[in-house]
Amino acid sequence: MGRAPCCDKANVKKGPWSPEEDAKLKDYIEKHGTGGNWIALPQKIGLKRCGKSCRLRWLNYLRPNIKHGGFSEEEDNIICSLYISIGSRWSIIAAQLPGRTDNDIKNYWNTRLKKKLLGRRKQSSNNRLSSANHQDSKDANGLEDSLSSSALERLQLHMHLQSLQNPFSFYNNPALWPKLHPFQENYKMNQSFQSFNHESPNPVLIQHGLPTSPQSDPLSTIQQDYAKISKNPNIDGLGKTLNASDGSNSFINVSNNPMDSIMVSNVNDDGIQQSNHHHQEQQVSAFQAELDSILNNKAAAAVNFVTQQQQQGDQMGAADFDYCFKEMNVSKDSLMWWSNDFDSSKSASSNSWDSNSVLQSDGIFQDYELGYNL
DNA sequence: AAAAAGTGCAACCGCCTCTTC
DNA sequence: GGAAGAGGCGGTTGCACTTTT
Repeated sequence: MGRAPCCDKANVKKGPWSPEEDAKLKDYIEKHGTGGNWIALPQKIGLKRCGKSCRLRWLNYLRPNIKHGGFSEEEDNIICSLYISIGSRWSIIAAQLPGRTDNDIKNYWNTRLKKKLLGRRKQSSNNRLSSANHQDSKDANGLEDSLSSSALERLQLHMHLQSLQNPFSFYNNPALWPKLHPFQENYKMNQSFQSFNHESPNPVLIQHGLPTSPQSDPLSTIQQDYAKISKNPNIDGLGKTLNASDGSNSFINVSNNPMDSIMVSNVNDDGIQQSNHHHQEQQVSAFQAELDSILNNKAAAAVNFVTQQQQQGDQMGAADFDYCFKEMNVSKDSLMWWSNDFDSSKSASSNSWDSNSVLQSDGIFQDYELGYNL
């Protein structure tokens, strides 16, 4: 048995609202309020509209102090930063911008802001790829096609925003970025890798009183989020702590920071959290698993993968490396375009960096900067 | 000048959560 | 505890308008 419709679809008018309808609705609500029942409201005032439609019309256009268009740069920045941190939760973003509606912000993001921020990056990226050999280009484009656009956008924007907010962060230092070949990495990089686990919290989130880390979320919220992720493959896992799907007490922190290592933790019977530290190879493979979970929306697969790595101990052999890519469902070659970009600005096995290397490095990171110069 | 393509945005749809009984 | 209804939300659609060819 299906749910009963909220209104009689056959006798309900659809499409644009006429000025008369607007006036009726506005007058009534200003005099009497909504009465706490949107479904009954159109009947009361003689409107042949669905109650939900009345609610939407009031909230988005008729209520006082609504602003339309003319987004300021500050608003752009807030929207951008919140989108990166919490994704497409338009109602939460709208709550931080007085006079703006979620629908307005959603439309603004989809039609303008997204293009404004990512448009030039994509073009530049395409130019670079076209100069590479044919096979590499094919692989790279294939990878981009396969990525969730939302997750990719957030990843790209996040990296760029981090670089602007913290010029000394990991993000401004390509030399510290993990390569995708774990065995080629200098073990010393571990220290640097660890350092960005403690990035300063997003100031926009602090300013707007929003959680700055997954740990600040109530457990119930986290579990609800994971339930959503489990049920809906289209929801990505950024900024979440995910429970293992095997019913054990293990959970995995999928950080807001896309470069954070994955921390596999376990809550013992006394409720004490125990976290396991992994050496560099594991962190890099964990990063790959996280990237997979972000880009391909396979959070549960990532949990299983990392848990498996944990169970297998610290041995990270070539078989595991291959397995990693197998789990990621992408070829090693298809990821090379990314690591090549890292390499182009990085001296071999160097663990130090200077501003010149950041400013002069070409490749993917510079593209983010180009894209962000509005 | 006209057709095609692109863009912006209001509104709808369907799913999920919350509340009430 | 669970069923039903209402509210809330994000994704998507359809159409008017603008720009390009």
